Amino acid sequence: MTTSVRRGRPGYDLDSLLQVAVTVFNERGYDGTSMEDLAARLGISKSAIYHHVSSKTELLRLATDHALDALTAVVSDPRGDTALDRLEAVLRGSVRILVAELPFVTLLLRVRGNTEVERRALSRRRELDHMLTALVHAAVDEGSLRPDIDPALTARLLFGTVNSLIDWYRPSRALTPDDLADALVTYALSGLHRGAA
Amino acid sequence: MTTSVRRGRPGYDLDSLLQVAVTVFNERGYDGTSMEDLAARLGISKSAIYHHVSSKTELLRLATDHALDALTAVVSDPRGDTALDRLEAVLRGSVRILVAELPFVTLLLRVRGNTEVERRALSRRRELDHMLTALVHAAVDEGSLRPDIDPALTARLLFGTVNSLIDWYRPSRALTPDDLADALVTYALSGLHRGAA
DNA sequence: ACTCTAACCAACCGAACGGTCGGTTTGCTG
DNA sequence: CAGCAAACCGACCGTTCGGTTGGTTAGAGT
Repeated sequence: MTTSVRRGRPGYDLDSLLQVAVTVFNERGYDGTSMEDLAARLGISKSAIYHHVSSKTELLRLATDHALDALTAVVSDPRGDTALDRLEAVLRGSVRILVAELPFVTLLLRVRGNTEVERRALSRRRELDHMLTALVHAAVDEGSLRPDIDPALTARLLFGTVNSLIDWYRPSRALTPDDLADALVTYALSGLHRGAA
Repeated sequence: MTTSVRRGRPGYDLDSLLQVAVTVFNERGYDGTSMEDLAARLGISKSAIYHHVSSKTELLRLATDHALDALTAVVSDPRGDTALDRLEAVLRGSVRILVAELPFVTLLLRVRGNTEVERRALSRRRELDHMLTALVHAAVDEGSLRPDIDPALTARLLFGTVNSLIDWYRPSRALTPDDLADALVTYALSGLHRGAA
C-alpha cells in the first residue's frame, strides 16, 4: 500500500469529487443535475470542478467505466466445475460488486443512451448480458436448470432480479451483502414455494 | 362505446399527444427531453403543445397517474381463496398492466423525486409496495411460502423481478404477455432448478 | 356560405445551462 | 521563507431551456 503524499493545496482530488458527483447524479438524475447543483453540494465553485474534469460528460464516463470494469471482472471468469456452479458464482459476484459499488452501478443502470458516452456504456452492458445468457444456456444444456423456460428469458429474469436490487438495497447490519446473495440465490434457483428444492 | 365525433381542426388531442410524449420521455429521459425535442417529434411547434397542457410537469403528472391508476386497480383487490392465490393474481395482473401500459409504467418507474409531482408518484408507488408486502406476509403465515426468507425481502425481490421487465420486454408474437406471466410465476415460485416443485 | 371549435404557429422573454478565462489561495517541501 | 503544485474563485459567454403572446388555419355542423 503506497499511499503517495498529497501535494499542493488540500481539497478534492478526482476520486473524492467523483464520489460526490455520482451520489448527486443518483439523487437528481444525471440530466437533472446542473454543474451548479454539483458545485453547491461539493462546497466549491462551479469553475473549480473543471480543474478536475473537462466536462460533465467526463464525470459520467469515469463513473460508468468504474462500474463496468468491476462487473466485467466478475462476470468474465467465474470459478466452478459445472455451469451451474459458475452461474451461481456470477450471481453472487454480481451482488457483491453491486453492493460494494452501489452508487456507480446505480448510475450505470440508469443510463439512457443520449450521448456517445452513454451508448458505449449500454454497449458494454450488453456484452455482460450475453455472457450471462451463454452461462444460463450451458447450465440448461448440462441438465442443471429447468428446460421449460427459454434460456434467454431465464437470463433476463435473473439479470432483472439482480439489477433491481439498486432500487431498494442499502447496506445495513440487518441484511449483509452475503445474506442478500444467499436469499437471492435461493429465490432464483429454488423458488419461493414452501418445500421447494 | 360512444365515440363522440371530433370537432374543430384535426390533429393531436390530449391523449394522442401524451402517448408520443411518454415515448420520447422514455427514449431520452424526462429531464433529457426538451419541449423543442417533443415538438419536433410531434411535427408541430413547441407553443402548440401548450394548447393541450399547461406545463411539461403536467405531461409527467398525467402519465404517472395513468400508470398508477391501472396498477392500483390490479393490486388493490386480488381474487383468490388463499393468500398464495391472491399473490399470484397480483403478479399476473401486474405483468398484464405493465405490458399493456408499458410506456407509462416505464416512465413511472424511472421517476427520481425532483419535483412535487414526482414525489407524489413515488409516494403512491410506496403504497403499492406495502400492499404487496402484506400479501406476501399473509402467504408466509398461511404456510404457502418458505419461511426462511424474510417476507419484506421476498416482496422486494418479487417486485424487483416484475418491474425489471420494462428494461427488456417488448410485445411480440414469440412471447405473449400470458407466456411472460407464466414464466415469471414459475421462476418466482418454483425456481429455476431442474426438478423444482 | 357562415360559424364555431379546436389545433396550430412565429416571434419572443428571462432564467438557467455547460463551459471559459485570468488570476488567487493554500500548504507542503527544500 | 522562497518556490512549487494543486485546488480554487468571480465574472463572464453563447446557447438552450420552459414558457408566453397575439394571432392564424383547417374542417365539421347548419
